[in-house]
Amino acid sequence: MPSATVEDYIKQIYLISDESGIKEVAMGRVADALGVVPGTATTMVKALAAAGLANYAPRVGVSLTSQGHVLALHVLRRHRLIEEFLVEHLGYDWSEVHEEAEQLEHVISERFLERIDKILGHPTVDPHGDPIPSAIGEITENKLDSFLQCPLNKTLRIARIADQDPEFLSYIARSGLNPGASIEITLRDHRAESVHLLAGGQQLSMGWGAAAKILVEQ
Amino acid sequence: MPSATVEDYIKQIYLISDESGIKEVAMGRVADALGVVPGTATTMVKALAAAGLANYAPRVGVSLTSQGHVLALHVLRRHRLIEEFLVEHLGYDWSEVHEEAEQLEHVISERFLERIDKILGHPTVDPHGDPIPSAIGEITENKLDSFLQCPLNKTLRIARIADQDPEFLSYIARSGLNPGASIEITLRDHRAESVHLLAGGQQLSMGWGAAAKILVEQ
DNA sequence: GTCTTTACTTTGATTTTACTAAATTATCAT
DNA sequence: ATGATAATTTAGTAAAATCAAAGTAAAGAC
Repeated sequence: MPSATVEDYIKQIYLISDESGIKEVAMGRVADALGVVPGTATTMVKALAAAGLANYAPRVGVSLTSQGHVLALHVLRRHRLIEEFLVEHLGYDWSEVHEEAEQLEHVISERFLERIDKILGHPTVDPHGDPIPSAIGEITENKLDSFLQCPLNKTLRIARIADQDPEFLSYIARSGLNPGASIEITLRDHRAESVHLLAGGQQLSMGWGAAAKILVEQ
Repeated sequence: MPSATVEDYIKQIYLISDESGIKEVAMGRVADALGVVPGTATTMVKALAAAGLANYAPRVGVSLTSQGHVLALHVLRRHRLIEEFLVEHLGYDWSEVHEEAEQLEHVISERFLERIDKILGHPTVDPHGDPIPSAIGEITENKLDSFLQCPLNKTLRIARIADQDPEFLSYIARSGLNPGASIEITLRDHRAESVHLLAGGQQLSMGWGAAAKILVEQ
């Protein structure tokens, strides 16, 4: 059975690849994501390759094998179902569940997982709006526009916050931009690289970095 | 922060000492309880002593320092609250919660712990009838009679099953001897070392080893 | 009281995951 | 192309937790 560390590497490689759309993930990004020095990432990724979970090409990067891909989706399923459970049944705020899930995802049994899945009614997205892979390892990522692409002056629903940083999430939560909230983009200023919007009667603005992480629908 | 392994050693030393009433726990028992070879136990216990969690006397045994004692009760609190939660909120059977709690006890946050404690209404015993230490590290062990000491021909309530072995627990559960069940001891046969009893209209008998692990009250 | 058995400790090696620091390769600007 | 910069790999080391196997001490048998 893969260690918690191995699961973390695989999950992180999957997420980086998925987010960036790049198949071969550079070592530096892996090291950053896991908070280790680059040498450690190289060593571990070689071990992942030896275990059949990843393909490693020196000085190019790492990609997941189909086996690694399956594992990544299993870990993600555990992580996201746990997050949903913490919010729905333990009264956690959606912006504070990540750390707890990060730990729990490596120790819960299949029984625990299937039980909370059932109790939650087989949800398809977690509290951040991230899709939950199915038990058989399928994931449906809806193509969503971010604040940077969506139409102006139209009421939209926040569908997903594509970031796990607690600081950022708590800012988002304080601003009332929870998944599900209704908003309207009033202005995009290309020179200032800022987006202005209306949320819950409040006027807000944010830079492009932040705006790109908030995805909307409808 | 102590590793999961350290927590397991400390917990096990506490439990053995508590159960046997012996202060100095022999290395062999520690090794057995943790499923490691004796040499490993010696090494680890020395490390515990170096960390201020235990007192170690070569060829005599190990005992907990007050610091170790505090840690043991914290771990036990986590373990038992989790067990209670699994039964009350995730529909686990009381006989199958131990393994899951064994893993979860090392990763849940203080927030998680206090949240389930509150949801459960601050329970004082877990599904096996084992007492749950309080948040400040107090534990009240009720002195209970086992099947070997309790009065005969009197209706009694099962208060606690002092064993965590899944095989044994599932036998107990199948026999309807859950904590809370009413029973009556009809005969103790000293030559055969067996106990006969009535539980839910059924006649049962068991050997002294098993009988000693079932504690009753009233 | 010696001898054997049992319990325990020591030693040396291994695995996993990490680090630091030096060496190497690739990239990019000039 | 060349040299500087950035990214990556390699080499050597460490800590935690384990094992196997050899050595030592204590306890009980006769």
